[in-house]
Amino acid sequence: MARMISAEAQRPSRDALVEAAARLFREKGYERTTVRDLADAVGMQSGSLFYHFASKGEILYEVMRRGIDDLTMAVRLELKACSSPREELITMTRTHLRTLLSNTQASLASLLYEWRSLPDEQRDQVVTLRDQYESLCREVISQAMENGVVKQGDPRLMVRLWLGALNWTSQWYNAEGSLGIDDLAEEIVDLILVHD
Amino acid sequence: MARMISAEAQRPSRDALVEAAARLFREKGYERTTVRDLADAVGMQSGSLFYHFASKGEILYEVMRRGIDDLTMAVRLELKACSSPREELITMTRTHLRTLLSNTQASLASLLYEWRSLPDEQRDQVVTLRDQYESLCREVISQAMENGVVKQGDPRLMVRLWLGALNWTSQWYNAEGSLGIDDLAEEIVDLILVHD
DNA sequence: GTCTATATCAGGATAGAC
DNA sequence: GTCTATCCTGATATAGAC
Repeated sequence: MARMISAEAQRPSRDALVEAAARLFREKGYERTTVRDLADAVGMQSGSLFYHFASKGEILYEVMRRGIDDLTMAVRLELKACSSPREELITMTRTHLRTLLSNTQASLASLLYEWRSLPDEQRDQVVTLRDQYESLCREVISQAMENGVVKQGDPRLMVRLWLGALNWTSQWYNAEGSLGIDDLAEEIVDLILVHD
Repeated sequence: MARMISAEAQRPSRDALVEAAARLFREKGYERTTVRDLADAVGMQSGSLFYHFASKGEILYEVMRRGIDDLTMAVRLELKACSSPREELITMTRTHLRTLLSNTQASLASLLYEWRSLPDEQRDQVVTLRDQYESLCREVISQAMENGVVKQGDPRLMVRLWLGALNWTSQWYNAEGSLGIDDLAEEIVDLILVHD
């Protein structure tokens, strides 16, 4: 039981597949990634995928479900160690950016751009998870507003603007550049959230 | 020459095709829209498309090129009538949101999510146009910073956060809701840009 | 649980008549 | 400039052996 990164059951091939899929979906997009690409990435033949997943669409669903799940848990965990509203804002922002921009956790990117490819039922489930995450973040922002750390306004709108600003970083952030993710998080909080 | 909405040459079938494509690409995504879908939407047979465009990819390129072009021109035009930095910020935001969220101008949505489907060369061209648009907006924000209307900070970062916040509205804005686009624009500017 | 082989089909694109 | 007919490739998914 020790040394599990994620809270998933241990099914190595399946897990490797989901991770490879997350990366490939981010690089090429879901539709342009073939089941052969996925199989190649884990050293399998394409037919063998379908022992683990009933369809390609199910792989996408699993990628998204894990992505949002891991993010939510990571943020919840990190928030526990915070002792001020501003620290909460920075921590939350940093965790979101790290998860979104890290190469090992590419799942979130699919979430942003590929949701139209999900069947209705699974899309609804993902939307529910996404809404729960948004609520968690909104709570933190609401608290910070009550403490005068964030400018007064509609927290429902504020959290969406903040999320949009963060998610858009996937379009322009350059890991080779001089700006580190943690510094970026702090700058973002100071620029658009904190009220001085 | 009178009554041209856009500055394009008049090729009715071609134009109708681009407009239908913009809408379908937004609804279903580029890869999931077939050339038969496109043909149906304008009452043609699929073979006839290829008289107007060499490939499906060229239609996507044209959708994007027009989208960013029209947006840039619209913003430039509207800015001329402004008489204060804050008014410029609101006008720019309003024009961006209107263009992004209007049903008749669906082109921008493709720009956000489908750029991976473009061939390299055309992607470069679109990126250039997008950078020009970003520069235009950055100028306005820089000016507003110099005037103390926007909080001091890196305008390059600020414009990207602002763009992200705006573009993300396409994921949640509901035209049937009580919040109009113009009111939304004003709220956004006051929440994340204006420094009071 | 993975392999090989293959069924099946959808979608982009072309040819040639009108 | 549009239609009909069709080619052809590539992709998902299945069957059955090992």
